[in-house]
Amino acid sequence: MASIREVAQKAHVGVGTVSRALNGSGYVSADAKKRIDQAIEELHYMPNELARNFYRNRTGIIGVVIPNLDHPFFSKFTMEVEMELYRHGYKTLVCNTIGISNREQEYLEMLDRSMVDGIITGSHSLDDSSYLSHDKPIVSLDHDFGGKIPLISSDHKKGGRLAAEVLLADGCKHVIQFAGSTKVRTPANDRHVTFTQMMQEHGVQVQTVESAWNRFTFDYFQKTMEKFMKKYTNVDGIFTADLPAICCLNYAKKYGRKVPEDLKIVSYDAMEITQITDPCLTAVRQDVPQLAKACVHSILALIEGKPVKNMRQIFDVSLQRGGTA
Amino acid sequence: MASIREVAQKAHVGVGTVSRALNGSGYVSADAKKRIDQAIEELHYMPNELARNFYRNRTGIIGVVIPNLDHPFFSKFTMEVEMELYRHGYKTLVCNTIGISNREQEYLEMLDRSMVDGIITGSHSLDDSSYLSHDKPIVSLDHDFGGKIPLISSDHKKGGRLAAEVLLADGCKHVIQFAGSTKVRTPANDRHVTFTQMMQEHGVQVQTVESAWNRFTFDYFQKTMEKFMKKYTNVDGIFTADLPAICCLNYAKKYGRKVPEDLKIVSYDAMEITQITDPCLTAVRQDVPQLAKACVHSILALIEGKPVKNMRQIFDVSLQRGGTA
DNA sequence: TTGAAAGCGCTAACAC
DNA sequence: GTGTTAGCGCTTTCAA
Repeated sequence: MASIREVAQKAHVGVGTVSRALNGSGYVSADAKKRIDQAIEELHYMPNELARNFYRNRTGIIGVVIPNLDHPFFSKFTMEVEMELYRHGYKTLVCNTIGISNREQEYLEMLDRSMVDGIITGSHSLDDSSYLSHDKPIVSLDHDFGGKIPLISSDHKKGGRLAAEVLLADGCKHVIQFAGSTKVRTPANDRHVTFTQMMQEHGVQVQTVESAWNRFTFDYFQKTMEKFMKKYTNVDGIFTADLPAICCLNYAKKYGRKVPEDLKIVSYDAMEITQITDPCLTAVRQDVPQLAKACVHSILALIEGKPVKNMRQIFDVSLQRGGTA
Repeated sequence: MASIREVAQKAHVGVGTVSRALNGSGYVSADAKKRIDQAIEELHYMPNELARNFYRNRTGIIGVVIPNLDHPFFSKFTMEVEMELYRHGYKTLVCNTIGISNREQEYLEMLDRSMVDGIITGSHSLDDSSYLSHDKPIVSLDHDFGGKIPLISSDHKKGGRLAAEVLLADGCKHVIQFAGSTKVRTPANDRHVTFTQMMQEHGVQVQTVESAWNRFTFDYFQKTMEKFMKKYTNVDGIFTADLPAICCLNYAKKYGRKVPEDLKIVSYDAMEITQITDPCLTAVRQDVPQLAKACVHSILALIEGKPVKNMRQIFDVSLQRGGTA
């Protein structure tokens, strides 16, 4: 690929003039411009972005760090992020951590290496300190770094409340909720806290089952669900994420438990996949496009040195009425 | 962030020595090494990858161009590609084209701008010439560029045959297949060609419905399916991709058509999502991890200037027995 | 309005 | 073994 110098030579001007013509910065006479354009044409010249980035010390690339792309929530989130970043002239580098903190660490270090201009992270298997020691732009989905890093999250407290209200209204007496790890107090876990509180306030028995979900396969979910469903046979209500919820529904069908008559299910996220079961799932919906847009706008604000208007953006959730509760 | 020069000064050595220590290239005395390590430690030095890449004229980034990340096949494919690239020290830049050829073109140009070292493309809305005029590494999923660009594909002919065999064995007399655009003769479309041939050979009526699917929402699929199902009421067999197949199944349930008694359905791809319907879908499975690995290995071979052992890698497909046919 | 030149941080060639 | 230096291709002073 030809360089700017070759273009300059061919057009009989200096490299500075070519650069100015290319970037529309500074004066270039119409005559020079014409010769330059022609030279570019003839040489099929294309500016080397690497050199440009090097000079500017930026790449126009944002890292999106998520646990697992092969999951309806994160693939949708990543898609929406990519679309919005693209609109603003940025590119998306995608990083599956599948729960491996090494991977998370390595992607984080790309910030220091100037490989990415910023990171949007929805994966949190590292200590907070690993993030807080960075001064480069980071935005967090669903993990609270104490106001030092912009937080974008759904109103998970309300999410837990909505789920609880549905199951309470249905008269459940013994409910079980399947959660990821709740060791870390993170906004996404608030739903389980609120859910538990509300259930207990109404004298309903709540069982919370935690599992570390890093790779999500139906097979694994199915087995896990079966195990607990067989253990707690008197359960009449379930609250969990979309995918395990679907497994519960399948389990119920397989073993002849009527949904919603004998068993009510409320799921969380309400991705498209909840529309294809029979009956459709009753679910608490997160507004993924909104979350994605907020992440993008916050990271761009940080990059451009603008103040982030709101360091804690919490988005509303809503109830999707299906046939399982 | 400190530069290599500052490290050199602090360690009382030249920048060359630091560089050699950093890269393990050339000789560095134990003494110098120690002082350098200490200086790096104190300065929190981290090599600027941008400068390094600039010098080497590479980024270690591969562009993955797909129609839509929010689709089970492509999100799984992209995930598998990312994992394999990561294993080989490469990063993944993801690009949703959602059928917009401008986007495809722009990502393609990143090759010329040296922003990516290579491109794996599963999206083909541009003319072949746009691809063939490039000399940089490109690998294609499911589009045949005539042997000039490595092709990775499933054995879609066999896929079409497997689907046909199932519906024939079930005694279907009037089948319909929903396809994307079949204007372009591309391996993925072979399944519909083979399917049609086999059906006709056995005197079965085949209807082929084409639609341009760029963004995939169940809502859209559902409406499209309903339209055609109502138009062709005597259809007793359906062959289409996973998502529209699920919509057909839902439609059938909604309108009381018994599956598989009155209506048989065979879907294509056999992603996890086909496991959660009731009954599970009978489907032709593509081996996505294999496809992804092959794409990665081919692109890396191209980048490293090694010969690509096989310019047309076709992977076997298999039948997943479900309850819909 | 323009060309020459400095320099972004790094690597590698080449003297010492 | 090690320091010096010349670029990599581009942008941006700065003097003309």
